[in-house]
Amino acid sequence: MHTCVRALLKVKKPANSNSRQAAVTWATWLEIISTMETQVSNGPSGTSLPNGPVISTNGATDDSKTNLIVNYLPQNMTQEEFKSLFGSIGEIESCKLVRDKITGQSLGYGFVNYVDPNDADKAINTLNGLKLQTKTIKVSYARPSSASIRDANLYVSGLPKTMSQKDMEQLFSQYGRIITSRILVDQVTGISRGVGFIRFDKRNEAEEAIKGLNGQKPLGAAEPITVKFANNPSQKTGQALLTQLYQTAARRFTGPLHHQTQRFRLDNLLNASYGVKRFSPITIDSMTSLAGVNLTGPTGAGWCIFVYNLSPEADESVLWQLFGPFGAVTNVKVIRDFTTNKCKGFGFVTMTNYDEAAMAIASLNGYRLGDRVLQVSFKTSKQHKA
DNA sequence: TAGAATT
Repeated sequence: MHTCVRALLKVKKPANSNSRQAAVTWATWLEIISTMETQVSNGPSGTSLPNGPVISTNGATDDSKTNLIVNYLPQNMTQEEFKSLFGSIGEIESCKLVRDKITGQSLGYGFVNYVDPNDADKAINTLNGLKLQTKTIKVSYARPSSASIRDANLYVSGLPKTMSQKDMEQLFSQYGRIITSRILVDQVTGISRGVGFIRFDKRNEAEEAIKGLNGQKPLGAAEPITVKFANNPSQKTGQALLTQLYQTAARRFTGPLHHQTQRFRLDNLLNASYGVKRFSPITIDSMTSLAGVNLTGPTGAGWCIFVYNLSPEADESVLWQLFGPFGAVTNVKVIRDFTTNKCKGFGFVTMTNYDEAAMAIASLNGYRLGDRVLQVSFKTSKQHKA
């Protein structure tokens, strides 16, 4: 774990000397890292709360001074590392690394709610601008959650290459409060790629900006710009989800795709569930170790698949979305505790066709769903040790 | 013509 934390914390002084971050000394960083490693090796800190949550006069919890949103987190940062980093500042009331509901992958942001507003302020001053691997994290107060601030992100294309981020903000600021803006640049030359993002505070502000600016030429520009709502990266299409699952599966089974034989195996993975039958029994057998296993299927309904290590929050929709892309699914079931109604950690999926079921198993067995590794196999006639 | 910003 220490190695993990060290790996994440390739701490560098932010390049931007205007950042408040620049005032923090190396001694402070080393203290933070030291604290983190102590906490990690000691496990989670205590849960006693000397101060209760701040309660406003109308009875609602007011966390506007304690609750932070953290953006631009490294993709591979875990909840544990996230908590360690922010726990090094002060006592945390709650924190959450936000993950994709289906794939379990980090969405690159999270929330930290401190017990003490002073610690929230300290976290902003200390950790905003911290470089973790290739990312520079942003730490700021979370706005109160509401529907009006969702889906307020715009994708802008056709921008003049000479237009700066500041220019773009100036153009859009007439429609509302801008939360973030970004112009994408060529990684080698650093020249604008003519596309960017603008996130407004409110969705209706974003709508007005589309009405006012889509198809318009900025002052002095030769071409009109396109302004539309950005795709939501957490709402992946079935195809994108599949690609991600296959990439994970292919990496597990073949490692980096350097060899022709491995490329061929990936082709098999990709083609099979789109109905292009270039099915290789050897590939499947090597991945699922079916030899000698006593299967229950096919029953009248199809092939029954056992899925183990689901989270207590798992529901049927997760199973549909995990297995659906591989072919015909006729039934899914999450096994729940009778009293709590939480998932007991496993479920079943029935698929009509053997090859599609085998492909789903080959791809999803060992698949990491959040911080859990799924075990997926054909259901056997023997009672599973669970 | 594509970022991981509302639990």
